[in-house]
Parts: sequence; structure tokens; C-alpha cells
Amino acid sequence: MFDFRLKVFFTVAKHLSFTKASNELLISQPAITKHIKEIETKLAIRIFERKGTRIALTPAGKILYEKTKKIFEIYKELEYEIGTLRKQYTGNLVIGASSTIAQWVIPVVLSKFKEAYPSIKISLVNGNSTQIENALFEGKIDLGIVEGNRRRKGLRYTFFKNDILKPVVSSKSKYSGLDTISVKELLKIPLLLREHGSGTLDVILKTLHEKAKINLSDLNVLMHLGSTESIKTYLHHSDAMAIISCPAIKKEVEAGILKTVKLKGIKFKRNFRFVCNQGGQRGLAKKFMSFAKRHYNEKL
Amino acid sequence: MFDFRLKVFFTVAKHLSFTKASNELLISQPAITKHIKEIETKLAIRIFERKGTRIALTPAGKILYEKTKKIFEIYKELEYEIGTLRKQYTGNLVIGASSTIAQWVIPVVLSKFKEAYPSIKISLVNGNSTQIENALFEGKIDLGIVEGNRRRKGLRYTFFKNDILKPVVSSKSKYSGLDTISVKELLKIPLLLREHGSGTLDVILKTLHEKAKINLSDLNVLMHLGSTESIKTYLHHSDAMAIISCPAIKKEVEAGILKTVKLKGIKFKRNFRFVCNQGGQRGLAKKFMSFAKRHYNEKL
DNA sequence: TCTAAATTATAAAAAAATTTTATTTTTTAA
DNA sequence: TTAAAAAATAAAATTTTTTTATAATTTAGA
Repeated sequence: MFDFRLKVFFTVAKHLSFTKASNELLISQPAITKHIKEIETKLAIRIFERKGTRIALTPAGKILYEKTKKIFEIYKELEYEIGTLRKQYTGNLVIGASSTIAQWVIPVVLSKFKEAYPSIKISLVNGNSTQIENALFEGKIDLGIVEGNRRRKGLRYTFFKNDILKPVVSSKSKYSGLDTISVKELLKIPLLLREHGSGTLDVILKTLHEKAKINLSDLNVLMHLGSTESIKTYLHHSDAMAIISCPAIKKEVEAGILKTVKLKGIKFKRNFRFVCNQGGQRGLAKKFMSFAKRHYNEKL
Repeated sequence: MFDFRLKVFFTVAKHLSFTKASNELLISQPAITKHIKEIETKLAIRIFERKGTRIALTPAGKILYEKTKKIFEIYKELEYEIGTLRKQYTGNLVIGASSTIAQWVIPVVLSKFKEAYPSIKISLVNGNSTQIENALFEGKIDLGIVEGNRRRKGLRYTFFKNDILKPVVSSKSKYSGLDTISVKELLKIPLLLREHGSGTLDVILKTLHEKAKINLSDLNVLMHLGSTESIKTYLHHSDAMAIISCPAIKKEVEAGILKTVKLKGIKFKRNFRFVCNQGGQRGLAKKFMSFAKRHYNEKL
């Protein structure tokens, strides 16, 4: 489905509310207002009547609503028919991914991909960046997905998605009431970090250094642990804070087990990137790359 | 019609050429390439087969082509049905515009507007910026359209469109072979300019001063004339150059009577703006404004 | 077979459109 | 009458699209 603006209209019409539509579509209410205005300008007619805090479809809006439904039907047909073509693709694809990605990011994509291309056989192997790069050279995998910005000669890197790391605490901890903390406050809170040499620790230290001139020695480090799972388990039983990749804490945050805390003025960001042999960015690997990228950028 | 990307696909499919589509749609060929790629990513399937310098629709492309046709049908229905609703609007609208706008820009919009809203009665009055602003205060007009950036208290200005002025010569003149001239060369060529105090002359002098530190006295001014028509007529019979608003020379350039010349490093730009009383940016005036703006920004 | 012309692809920079954040206005309901 | 709820507005930030310039590939003609 291509036309996001039409989707916005449809969602607003369904709820008869800009605010509800903004929640459903995960964009802000002013953005909704603008889209609707844009449609009204394009059609040179009002599609919603604003009466007080309520809105209602105008006659023109009703016409648009009917047409929109028809158009969405056609998009559905398109998806279905293209889907049957995709099912004809076959082959083998071996993907290597570093830990955060392999554990929390790629499985989601993999299940969707398998749905779209049921005849393609996929396997996923796990390793750190160096191991993945070696496996590519040795032809053991077709495609790697790694964290950070390192690059090695002879390989081709392609941006996949941004990853955000957020400070989290257990919702049982004494810090769970915090919403936003300053850098100064952060220095006092006991921190759980990954081991030296891990990509995650690197990003955290680099960001803190660049944005706030803070070094590892300034922090109140409770302990270095060898995996994100260890940190999460420890967090659960302590009054400590950790800084963890969003996808790795999504479930726990939604369930109310962990709580994210904002750190004023600082965002921890890193890249996830695809990596493949210089010639190899075609065929199934390429298909998977664009599929995965799309999965994370999809609005409709 | 909303979805430009679909329009791009359709145009490419029609011509089976990215380049021809880019000419028809008035965007660059790389932009076409990107749109098609975007669709291919979204559908996770190729829609054009690239064989050498030719392209052909893939099976998926053929499906998309059929669906696109259906979707465009629905948009056509929508336009038609909304059109019948618009025909119900009635009222009176008096517009004041300064000369370039009144003569070459607004008539085009007016005819389209009348088509969309046949029951609205429109009149157009002519005047310079000050006269138009006065007429607004006195309630003699509902909406003004003026050149330049001046603003007067109590009035509300809204951007309408950019206007580009270009150096032109008669295609019979000895300068007609020129494609691009430097600022230095400009100084030698006899120029026809508008009279002192005209907005057009102001823009030209201001631009030359800002971009090339050239003053009026540096130019080889043949004469100051009181209207663009006078300048065009004079040009026709002389080896002079003038700098005139694009819409005012469109016909003559297309007919090959006048020829535009590029001035290296310099573009003459100004704004056309709507102006209305502070309360009055609603109703028909507002409708006309958005209609006119859309007329000039429309891609589909 | 080589060259020139035609066509699509790519990359970086510029321009335009969209989105967010913060705030204001308007209306409703307590 | 006031507080809450919802949409509008404006400025800033972000993202997307477009252009410009160039490269790479293929075809047709010499």
C-alpha cells in the first residue's frame, strides 16, 4: 500500500478523531491535522466538519471514504497477487548476526520473511563482528548483520537500522519513580555494564564522552557482566541501572517489569548494518536486506 | 489523485523508459530510478526487468500496472463526484492584483477556478501594491496578490509562488546566439528597464547589487519604460536585452520570438504573495488562495 | 571491433515535505 | 466557572525527495 495520506484519512474517518488516529498511526496529532488539511487543499473542499471538539465527515468526506475503501481493496488484491509470485522464489540463505541482533531483532523479520518467501530455506548463525566477517570470507554465510561502524576491506556494508539504547531500571527498584535524570544524577546511580570490548559498552562510553565529557572512571560501576540477559536478571533483583538496546527490553518494558529512564540531553545511538562480500550483494541476500529494511521503515 | 509514486510507475510503464517518463513528469531521471526502486523494495519484488538499455515489465509489474489503472479510475470518479459538490458553492469574490500577476499569472488560475466553482462570481481589479492594500482596508476587494516583500500593519500576507525573472533578447537580435553571459558581458549590453519605483526594477537592482556588487550606474541602460508590454515591443525592434518575469514572456519564448539568456551565477527571484485583512483569510478568499497555490504546485 | 549515443545507476548536495515539540485556541462537561 | 479534551498553529528538527554530476552499461553505426 503506497499512500500514507490516504491511510491517515481512513484512520481519522474510522475513529472520527485526530487524536485517536495519531495514536493508532504512531505519529503526532499535528501531523494528522496537516495531512487532512493537505487533502482538503488538494480536493479544494472540506472533508471533515469541525464542530467544537468533535469532527464529522462532510458529504465530500463521505465520498472520499467510499473511494478510499475501494482503493484499499485493490491494494489488498495487489499484495495477494504479488505474494503468489513471491512464493515461487527458492534457494538457501545463511545469515550471521551479532548477539543483540540475532536475539531480539532478526527473529521478528525472519518470521515475516518466511511468510513472504516460504520456499526459501534460511539459517541463522550467531557470532561477534569478527567471526561474522571471517565467515563471510570463508563463504560460510551469505549475509552478516553487525553492530557499530567498523569496516573491513573487501566487504560491503549497508545501513540496516538505527538502534537506540536506553537507561533502564527494575520497576521494583528505588529509582523506578524517576522519569528524567541529569548527567550529574547518573554519576551517582550504580550501573551494570557489559564487559570491556563489547560493542554495547563502546557506544555507551563514546556517547558519554562526546556529549558530557564523562569517562568510565567517573561512573559508579556496580559490575561488568558478559551478556544482556545477565544484566537484565541482575537488574531485576537490585537497585541498579543499565543502558540496554531497546529491542532487548521491549517485552519487559511493555510488561511493566523494567522501566526506561530519560537521560537529559543524551541519546545512545548506534547502527545495525548488513555486511556481505563485495560481489555478493545480489540474489537472496539482497532480497533479504531490502525486506528487513522495509520491515522497519514500514508505515502502512 | 494522491499517489505520485504510482503516477511515476504508470508513466514509466506506459513509455517503457525512465528517461521519457522523467520528461513527461518534469522530474529528473535519477528521481524516477529512485521511485521505481522504492516500489520494488516495498513490494519486495522487481517490477521492471532491465535488459541492456531497455526495460520491460516483469509479471509483478504487469499486475501492478493493472491495479494502478483501476486505482486511477477510482481517483477519476472521486474527482468527478467532488466536482459536483463544489459546483454548489456560490458567492462573490473581488480580487486585486498588481500588474505582472494580473496580466500573466492570475488569468490562468481564474479560468480553472471558474471551472471548479462555476457559481462563484469573480472580478479582478488592477493596481500597484499600495492601491491594493488601500482597497483591502476600504473593503473594496476581498483578496490582493502582490509582488515583493513589503508588508503593512493590519494585513496578513501569505506566500503564493516564486517568480523568476530572466534576461531576454529578441531572437532577431545580434545577441540571440548567446546562451550564457557573464556579469562582465552584461555591463556592455544595452538594457531596457522598467521605471524607477517599479517592483521589477527593484528586484533586478537588488539582486545585481547583492550578487555582483553592480549598481544602476554600472549598467548600459538604453531606456526606462513604463510597462512590460512596452519593453517587449521595443525589444522586438532592437538589439537590446531586458530582464522580465517568466510568465510575461512564456508565450513569446515558446513561439521563438524571444530568447532567454542565462546570466552566470545570478538568478533573479521574487515572491508573489496573497494579502488580505487580518480577519478575512476565510471563506471564498481562503478557498481561492489554496486553489491558486495548488494550481502551481500540482504534480498530479 | 571500436566509438558514439542512449539509457539506467549511483552518490553527494540541495531542496522540499513531513514530523515533532511546544503552545494556543476552542469547546465541552463537570 | 473552571478544568479537561481536542484541534490548530508555529518553529525547529528530521526525513524524504529531487537535482546535479558522473559512471557504467549496452546498442547501433562506422
